[in-house]
Amino acid sequence: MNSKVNSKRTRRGSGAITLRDVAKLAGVAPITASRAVNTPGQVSPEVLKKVLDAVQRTGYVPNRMAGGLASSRSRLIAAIVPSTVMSVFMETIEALNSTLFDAGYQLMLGQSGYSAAREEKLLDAVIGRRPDGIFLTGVMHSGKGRTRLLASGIPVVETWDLTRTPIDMLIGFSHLDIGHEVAKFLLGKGRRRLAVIRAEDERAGRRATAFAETVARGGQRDVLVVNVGDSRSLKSGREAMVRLLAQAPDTDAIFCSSDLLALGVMTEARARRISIPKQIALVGFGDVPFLADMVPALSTVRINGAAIGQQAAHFLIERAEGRPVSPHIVDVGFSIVERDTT
Amino acid sequence: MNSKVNSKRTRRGSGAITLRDVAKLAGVAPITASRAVNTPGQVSPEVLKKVLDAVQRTGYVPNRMAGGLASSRSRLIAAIVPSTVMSVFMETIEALNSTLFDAGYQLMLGQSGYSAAREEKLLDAVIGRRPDGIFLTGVMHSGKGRTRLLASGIPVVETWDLTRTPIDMLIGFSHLDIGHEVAKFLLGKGRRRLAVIRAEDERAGRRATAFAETVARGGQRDVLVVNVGDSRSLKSGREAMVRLLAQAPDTDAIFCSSDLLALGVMTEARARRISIPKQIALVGFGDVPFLADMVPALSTVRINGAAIGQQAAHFLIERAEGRPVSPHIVDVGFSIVERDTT
DNA sequence: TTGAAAGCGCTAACAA
DNA sequence: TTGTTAGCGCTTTCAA
Repeated sequence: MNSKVNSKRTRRGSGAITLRDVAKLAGVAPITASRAVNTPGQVSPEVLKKVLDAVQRTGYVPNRMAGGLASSRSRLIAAIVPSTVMSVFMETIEALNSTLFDAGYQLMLGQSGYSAAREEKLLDAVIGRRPDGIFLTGVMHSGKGRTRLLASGIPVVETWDLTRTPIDMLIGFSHLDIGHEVAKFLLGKGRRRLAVIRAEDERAGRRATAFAETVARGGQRDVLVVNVGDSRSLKSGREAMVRLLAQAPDTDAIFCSSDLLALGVMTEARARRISIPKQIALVGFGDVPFLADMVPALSTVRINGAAIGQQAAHFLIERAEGRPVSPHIVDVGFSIVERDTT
Repeated sequence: MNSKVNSKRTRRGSGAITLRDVAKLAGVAPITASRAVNTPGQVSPEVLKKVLDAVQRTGYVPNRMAGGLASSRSRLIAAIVPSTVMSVFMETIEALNSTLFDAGYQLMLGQSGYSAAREEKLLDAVIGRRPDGIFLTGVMHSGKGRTRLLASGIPVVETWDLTRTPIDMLIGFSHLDIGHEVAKFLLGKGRRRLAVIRAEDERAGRRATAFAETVARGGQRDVLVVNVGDSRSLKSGREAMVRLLAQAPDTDAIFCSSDLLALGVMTEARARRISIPKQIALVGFGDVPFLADMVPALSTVRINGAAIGQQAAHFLIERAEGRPVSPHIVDVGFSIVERDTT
């Protein structure tokens, strides 16, 4: 009677079918079963059949956590967005997710909620999962965040903006150029008393600044800038329009930092019987799909969000498979879509 | 010279800081460092300080894949949605995600893309990650899917619908009741020639059927049902309205299967100078936030999507921590929000 | 309160 | 082509 035998430590796992079970049933070594499942070309047809049979019979689903730990490749990509509801970024996320999925990757989604503290917590949580790549909406401004990301060694792609100092890869467009171009566009239409309605968003701020800069060289007066909190609310747009008209009733063109804000402006204008575009021309931002079919249809700045997502997925996959990516900065540009409101 | 020494197999991990490194630096055993990080109460103040110091100095971020493998708890929750762009489910997902995050869980997001084949692949991919819970939008009808989910042993919550045979937990509301109630509501307003515009969606179909049933007992004629493909497109609504008016120009009330479709109806009505609600009353579904502030404001069926997400998170967390959940079926109900279009 | 041993389920490295 | 061995980084179990 050996007490050691009786005191054997036992530990039950999840109780699920493992590769060992499959291998035993197929009469091969675990590693052979692994190869049959993952790289069928490396295994003889008979063995392949035996293993696949065993997989079928047992209902085996590989444990990717274990696989990831062993291979240091989680096949997980993390994406961080400010919000998911009525967000312009969702087209990008959808394209990203579906391209990744087809390549065998899963997406982890984190919401930073426009809060720096939360973003930092989120970053640690994300890095702890050891994803093979991290997708960021916008560029990471926080020094702490940059350091942490750099230290993690995980491939990162920043998006929806341009910077000279990306952490790693970058896919975006110039918000300054947008401001300039929209201003030129409206000046070209003969508008001289221009205004901006913008959300509390650093990128929207840059578009507004550039807009004002160009107008200063061709307008009749300075650009009136009205600030609002939430870019995803029609109501904010209505309220901003009320304030704007109180301050500058002769305004003849407005550039909004989102399509939804522009829709609010249209709503308020209609209530006051102000004609758009006759009295006031209106340009939005984002090209929310459904607004193209409204009457009047909104003129807006179109960003190819899906292209950003797809490109980001490709970059991240390349890097995850150990291939370098070059060039690693892509400017996808933008276009001004002219419809009825200008 | 022992050749065994020279032929030692080496395998490099990710190269990141591990708990061992931290423990060594702090002069304690790895398990002690683990306790200091995860259950600080179990460790003496001095040891705690030494370990936390080492964590700071090294920038250690725990590897949750390894932890998950060892403890059979991934602290990962998977959510499956049909789509993320302009989807009514995103409020639910946002609430789910943020409640989960505060409890230390991460969300994996999968898009089924309204395709059964993709959903099945997705299910396997998801189960392979060994999440501590799975969130489903809608109930799982596919027998294969149900079997796989059941076999996995992972807690599941189905949402946005009711059924007598849930896989596990369920948080939803009755689409039949909605159809009945909206019909009653419109009949109560004196409308007698009613119509439905509905997307190709099984749940929308059930609402339409119930609607027609109730109208059959109080209307002047059968409900005209117009089918459209995409519930997230204003354009579909406009086109449906055109067809509807061609077939039944005397229609005096329309129930749409989404707010966006209703917006399309409003757009087309305006173009034709049909007065809403004077000539035609209009009810949407979903209560997309911004439509409350349009003019005229859309009457609609409101679902508390955020409540569903939060409740689902709580259920899933309870089960992940090994506590039973009871009752495990919750009907969150709905409300008809009357605004200008009725 | 602390630690040693064992092992979660898989794959990299090497050998046959 | 197949198998052996070791170990990914952590936590459970047991013992002190």
